[in-house]
Amino acid sequence: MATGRSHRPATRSRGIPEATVARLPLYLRALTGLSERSVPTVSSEELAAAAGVNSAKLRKDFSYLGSYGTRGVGYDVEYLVYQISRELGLTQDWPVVIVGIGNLGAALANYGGFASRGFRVAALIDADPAMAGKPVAGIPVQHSDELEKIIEDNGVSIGVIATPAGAAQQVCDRLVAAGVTSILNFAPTVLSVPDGVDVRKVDLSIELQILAFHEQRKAGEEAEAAAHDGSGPVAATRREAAEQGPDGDVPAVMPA
Amino acid sequence: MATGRSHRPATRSRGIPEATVARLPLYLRALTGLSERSVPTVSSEELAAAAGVNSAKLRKDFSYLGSYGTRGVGYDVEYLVYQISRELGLTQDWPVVIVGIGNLGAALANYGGFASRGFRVAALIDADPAMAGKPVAGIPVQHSDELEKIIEDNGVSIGVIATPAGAAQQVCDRLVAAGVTSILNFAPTVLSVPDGVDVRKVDLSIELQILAFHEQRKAGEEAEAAAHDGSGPVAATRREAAEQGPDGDVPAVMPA
DNA sequence: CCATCTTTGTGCACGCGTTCACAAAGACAT
DNA sequence: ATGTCTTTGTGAACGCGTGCACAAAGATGG
Repeated sequence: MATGRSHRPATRSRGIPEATVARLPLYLRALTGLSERSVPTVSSEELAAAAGVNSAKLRKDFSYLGSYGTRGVGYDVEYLVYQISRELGLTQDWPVVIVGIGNLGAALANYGGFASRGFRVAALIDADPAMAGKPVAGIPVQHSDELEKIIEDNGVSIGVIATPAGAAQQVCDRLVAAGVTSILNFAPTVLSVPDGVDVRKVDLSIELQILAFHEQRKAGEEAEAAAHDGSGPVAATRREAAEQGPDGDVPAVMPA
Repeated sequence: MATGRSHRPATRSRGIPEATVARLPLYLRALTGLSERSVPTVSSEELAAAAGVNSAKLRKDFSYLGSYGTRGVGYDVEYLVYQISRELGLTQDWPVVIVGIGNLGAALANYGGFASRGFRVAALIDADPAMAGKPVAGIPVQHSDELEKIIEDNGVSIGVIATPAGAAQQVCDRLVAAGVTSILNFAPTVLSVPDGVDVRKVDLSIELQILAFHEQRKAGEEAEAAAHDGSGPVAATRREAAEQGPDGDVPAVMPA
């Protein structure tokens, strides 16, 4: 019944803050790197640097999982890898379906990062009959008609939507009806899902727009600075975004 | 000098909270949809529903941009589209380069959401000489050797990294040295960039791991409930993730 | 012109997340 | 065994973001 509740499942899960959960994969990746180089222990300072976060934050994050460090020494890499993996549920196997095998869907199917961490692509599904049977990343694409059967047969609880925006909600509804309770959505749409279903979205266009905002801001400040400096610090042809006074309330002429 | 400072440029930009900036693209998308259906005005309530957020939050967000609504009526759709576009810097043209034309890079090149919002793919760059000249999404791939020249000639300030993890930092360094000040990183690595450069990262594997965490939590709760209920509410074969007591401090046997 | 009704804009309180700073804990050398 | 040194784990303060609830503003009808 809840409409468009994107990530952040509101309730703090088992005492572990959502923000911490979001960082655990980051730590895990850094730790895996250390593990491969056979580093036995790390300090919070070192690991924090490798993961790109504050060391105090990292220690507090780990404190939610338990006391897994040794004072004066640091954390045992292998042990921590195991603990975080277990906490994230990566010690079990998660079958995943990808719906919508266009460019993006194919890229996802080929993405190595899945298999390496407990995720297994159980099926690729597309609405185009011409795609059916065609192998992508070594897996034959199946037609949408089979969606429900595939989900149930494989016990799939995580679905990835990589369809065009128009089809996303419909696909989402079918996935949920068939038993999927976690969805990763790449389509640029707000999905409505019932309570108890988690949705996370990845929107390339939105990320770029956020960057553009900051980029514009930088260009504006720089233009201001250059106004009484003379030498522009950055390359040749960059537009200056001149209009718009320093304060927000421009008398902008742009009627209805 | 700053290491791995991912998004959140710390300083609140021009008084607009970062959280608000991140939602503006969402509003813009919803508004664009309304605009195409020639809807003249929307209330905060309606628009909030379409964007999947709280209406109070939406109103507060808009209040940072100025007073663009009319009490008793709502917001003028076209006017708001313009204001948000301007605020995000989408009224100007942003040339973008994509580095690393594998599956993902190709998918990005083909992604329609870019062109529609002021972004223009200025060049596709790959390190593989065999790719050079090969057209992807109608644009010929260029070799990495040309990177600096391309950036400077086109005044590119936004770069997208879709290379393997191993190459990402090196590519990043070259982009920054050539004048790029905003980077969208798809490689699963923490990038180090100097101050003044913004990095946003998109990590498919991390999103899935976060979902897995919540999925595991749900399975655990459900198992607990089913323990004295008898009828599992969800489909047939789902693993139960039984071990692990209700409290965090498991005496787990997994030594160093 | 006045009353009513709708919807915005925002003051305020609350909760989450971050960061600082330090005491407690353990390793290690002597 | 004792002291020193390193590093963890956490109490406490702070700041940001969210959501409630309401007053102000304007439209609309009589």
